Amino acid sequence: MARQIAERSDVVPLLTEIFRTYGYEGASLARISAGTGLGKGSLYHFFPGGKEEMAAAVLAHIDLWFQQHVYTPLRTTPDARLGIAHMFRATKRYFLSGQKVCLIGVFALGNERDRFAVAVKSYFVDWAAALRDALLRDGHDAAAAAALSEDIVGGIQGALVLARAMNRPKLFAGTLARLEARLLE
Amino acid sequence: MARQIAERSDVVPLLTEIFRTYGYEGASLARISAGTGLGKGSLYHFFPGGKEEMAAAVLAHIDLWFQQHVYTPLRTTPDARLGIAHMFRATKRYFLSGQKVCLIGVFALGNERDRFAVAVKSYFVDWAAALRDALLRDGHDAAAAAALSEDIVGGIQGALVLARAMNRPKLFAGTLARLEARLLE
DNA sequence: GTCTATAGAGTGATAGAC
DNA sequence: GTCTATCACTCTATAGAC
Repeated sequence: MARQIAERSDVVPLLTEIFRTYGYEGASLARISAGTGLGKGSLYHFFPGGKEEMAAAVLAHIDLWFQQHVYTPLRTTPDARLGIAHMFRATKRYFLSGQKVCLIGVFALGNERDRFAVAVKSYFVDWAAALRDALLRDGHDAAAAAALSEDIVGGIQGALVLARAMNRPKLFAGTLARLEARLLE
Repeated sequence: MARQIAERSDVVPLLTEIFRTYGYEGASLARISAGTGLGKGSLYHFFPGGKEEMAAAVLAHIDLWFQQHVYTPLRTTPDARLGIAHMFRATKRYFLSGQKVCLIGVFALGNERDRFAVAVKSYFVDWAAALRDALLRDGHDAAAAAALSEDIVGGIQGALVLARAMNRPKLFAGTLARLEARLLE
């Protein structure tokens, strides 16, 4: 019964993939145990709150990633257009060009939305707000920037739904390219 | 034990609401029994295949509704623009202006996509194809019609995700209005 | 001895099938 | 209603680091 390397932070990426693959209800502790290689004892040691705390840690991890790789570049890149281009590249990479779903989007459509209401809401609110700010700096007026930011953040989510439903991952990159091109109109 | 009103076709609308509210995994037989007022025996009488057959019946029912109220009008309304306008109205009504999610979209993002692959895929393929045909008749070239139809069908799905995640149902109608306005550009 | 990480048997509740 | 399987979770036991 040797002490293993595991820390909470080592487990979160594994949990992320499990929840993305099976959803919240579908991610049983048996599957989580198999997927992480940890027994229930270890899992409950790291996450005393059980599955709900595991999912909360995953949501926090996702939020951090988007803060660092999307929202902050959108707000701080001097050339707003470069920040937006960076967002599209990071988004395409994160969702593996449409092969991975957005866990927050999945939660938003299910009952998990209520359980994780703050995290689900702030993910989209923060993304749209950061993009709106970049669009304002790029010269759009307030109304256009607000509408365009919602269209783009929503368009990304919709493209993930369609790409997965139709089993056409390339649809995702195509949609993103058109969304980005609309900014040059 | 008197014979009740129920027929299979009476139960399907109730099942639809239950699956839309709780998702596939979250819709337990206990909840289905409570929501339909039918005992487990009756449910298995109507749906020998169990929960999977219930969900399949719901998907078929949704498909029929969209065939009648969306795809056929898109293809057969002489003035293509009127057919498209009819689609936006029907869509807004069906999703109660963003207060209801799209069950097929939920299934597409979850493991239900594989179990109900044909129904999930054809819902979106049929919708996009019918819209593309209407756009062609409205004078768009082939490439533009294909891209625009995907953008609109995906944009609707994304708007449902955002409206629910942000708890801003009105976002749905706003997005639909902008999607429709793009056709006049 | 104390603390942390581990494994897994065992709990009651509830699932879907019939 | 009855069935078995599985659910999230608890708890005991144990290992090694200090």
